[in-house]
Amino acid sequence: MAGTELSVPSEQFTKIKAWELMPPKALEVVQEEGACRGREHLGPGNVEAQDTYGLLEAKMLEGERGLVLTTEESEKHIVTLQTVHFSSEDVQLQDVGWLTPQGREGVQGAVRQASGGEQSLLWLDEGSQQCVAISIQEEAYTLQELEVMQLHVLEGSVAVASEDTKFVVSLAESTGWVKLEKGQGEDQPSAEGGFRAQTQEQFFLVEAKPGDEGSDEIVLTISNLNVGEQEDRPASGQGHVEKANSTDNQKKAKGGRRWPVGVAPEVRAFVEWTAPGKPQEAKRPFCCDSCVFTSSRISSFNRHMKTHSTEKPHVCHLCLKAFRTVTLLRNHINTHTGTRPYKCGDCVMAFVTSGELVRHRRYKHTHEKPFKCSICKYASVEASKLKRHTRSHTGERPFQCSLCSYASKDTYKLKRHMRTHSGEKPYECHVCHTRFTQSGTMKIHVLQKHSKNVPKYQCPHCATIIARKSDLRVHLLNLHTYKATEMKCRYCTAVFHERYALVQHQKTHKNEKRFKCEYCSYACKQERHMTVHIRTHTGEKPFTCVSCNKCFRQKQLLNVHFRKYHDADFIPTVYQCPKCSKSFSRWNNMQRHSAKCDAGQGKPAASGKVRRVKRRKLAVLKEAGKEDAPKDATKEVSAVSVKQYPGETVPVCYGGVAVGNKDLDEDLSCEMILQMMDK
DNA sequence: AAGGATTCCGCCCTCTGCTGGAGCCCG
DNA sequence: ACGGGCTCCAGCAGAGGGCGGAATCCTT
Repeated sequence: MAGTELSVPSEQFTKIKAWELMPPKALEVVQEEGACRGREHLGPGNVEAQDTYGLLEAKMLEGERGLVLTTEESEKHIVTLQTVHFSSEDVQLQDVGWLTPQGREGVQGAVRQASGGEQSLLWLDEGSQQCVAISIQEEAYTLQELEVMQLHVLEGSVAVASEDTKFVVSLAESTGWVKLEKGQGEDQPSAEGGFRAQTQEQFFLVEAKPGDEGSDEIVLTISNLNVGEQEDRPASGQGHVEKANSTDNQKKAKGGRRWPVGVAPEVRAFVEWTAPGKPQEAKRPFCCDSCVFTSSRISSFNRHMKTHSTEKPHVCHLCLKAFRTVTLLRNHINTHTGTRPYKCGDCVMAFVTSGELVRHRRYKHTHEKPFKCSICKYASVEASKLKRHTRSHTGERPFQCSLCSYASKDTYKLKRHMRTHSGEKPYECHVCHTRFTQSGTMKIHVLQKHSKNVPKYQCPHCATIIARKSDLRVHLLNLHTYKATEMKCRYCTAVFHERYALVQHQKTHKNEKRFKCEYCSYACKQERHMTVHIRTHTGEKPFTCVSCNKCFRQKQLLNVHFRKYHDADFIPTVYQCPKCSKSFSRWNNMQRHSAKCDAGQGKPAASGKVRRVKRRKLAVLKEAGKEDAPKDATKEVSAVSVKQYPGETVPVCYGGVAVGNKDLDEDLSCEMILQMMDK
């Protein structure tokens, strides 16, 4: 691209056909068709130190095409822009201060020696052919090379050019800014001249950009520079390189360069743009020194630079917040007033700007998604979303956690992740005040814990209902997924490949009293019960009290015995009905009583289940010849010790030993009653 | 230069899925 | 009493939608 030709001076020979000169502020060079064809590289070895001008002249003559230079008065001149190299052997170009090679066949030029040994070279041809060479001394270059851009007028004339007037276009040392300067002791320029001579130095910025697409044009703009404070400018010929400040050091670290004090950002931007080694596609002439902004237009660049300015002249009269532009202020005030002039025709939404409305309509109504992923079918309304999506393909994770190895694909996820380090839980349940790290987690919590009509997930293969979809997935995986390996029933020879089928099958064995006594007709469902039962036949009592040597068939009964008779600290727990103060040894019995208890109406009737248990126990007592036992056998027996369970599910205890947490096992309870009555 | 249009960035949100600990149930 | 299996639950991260607002582009 033509615009980038300037940016790679070391390897090319660039010609610009049309140059529209707009002094003193701007010069625009417009390249006509095919202007950037010729290229060649002239390395240091190709340049004879003794005949630098000869080289330039040769290159100049070599150009098949020229440039049309147009002054403000529409005068046109053909110029060339070319890049040549000078080697360090060009000793005559160094240490000569301002050199005016007068007498070299009408060519005037100057070589500048910077304090750091850097050079700027400029040429001004005032003969029939006018040549202006601009040198750019880059630190990135080896000092053995000096880049020179030559602007050469091939045809026409510059009205202001005269023997008495020398215009010097140079780059101040290592800054890249261009100085147009009237020659020593010269007169004021002609009013008709393209260059307006001045007694003071003027600094210009050369801006090159491609022309209209397809026209193969290049536009070169030379603009007045606003180079900060005048006193901060390095004087011409006295350029110096200050010790780099921190910002400069950062740039240096990134391969940048050191800058003299007072060099304006625009200047730096220009020189950075022209630096060799920079990818061509990345070369935009104006690079902000404070951020990553680049622009091909100085107008945009200047406007951008205002964003780094703290100047905000437009103040909101409602909140005193200041803004840089009127538009920003107006939009801001709209947020106060609620003014949203752009209303959606398809819904009630309204927006401050038209762009917001367009975007909204794409999201909600038209579903137009112009940004399409080249890898998958994803498409998005916004480019930034596509960019974010693309990271899911590339795996790029630009946002690295500073405390662990986690890296995120976007800033929000990193921010969210950081809560795992900080412990921050910004979301609080409004009901129970439990806090959560993510809003979604809290939402699920509220839904499952505090909401009615909680959605449940029905397993399609069984009756299981699960609160969360993710858990249903686990359920399906564990119970309804085909397994290659056979799963055998623990009670028979049946085999299954699905765990749910196995479980269901095994349940068919559940009510079978599979354990049958070999001495009597007793049968039971659990092997442990049969073990205990068998001891009634064998007389085996394997559990012996260490204090009194009394033996028991069951460990639990030994424990009850020990607590009751040998544990001085043992205090039976009693539960009282809060309404009538009736005492219960079991929490669940008390609860059951309390639910029906009306303290003013006397003792509630025992439930059917309680009655059945009592009858059974009293029958056992009677059979055992214990008819003098207390009438309230249940209370007497169990009011020894009760484990306290504050939850809803209450274990059933006998003598302080939990024997189950569901229905009474009557086999056990009767035996226990008998055992305890024996004591 | 002004102002509208467009682009870009950042933030917040939802939905989703995976994971592991806790507690319950059951054998 | 114990262990295994299951569900509940919170934590955490991936992906994407939607919008506010600032910056930049472009037209007049």
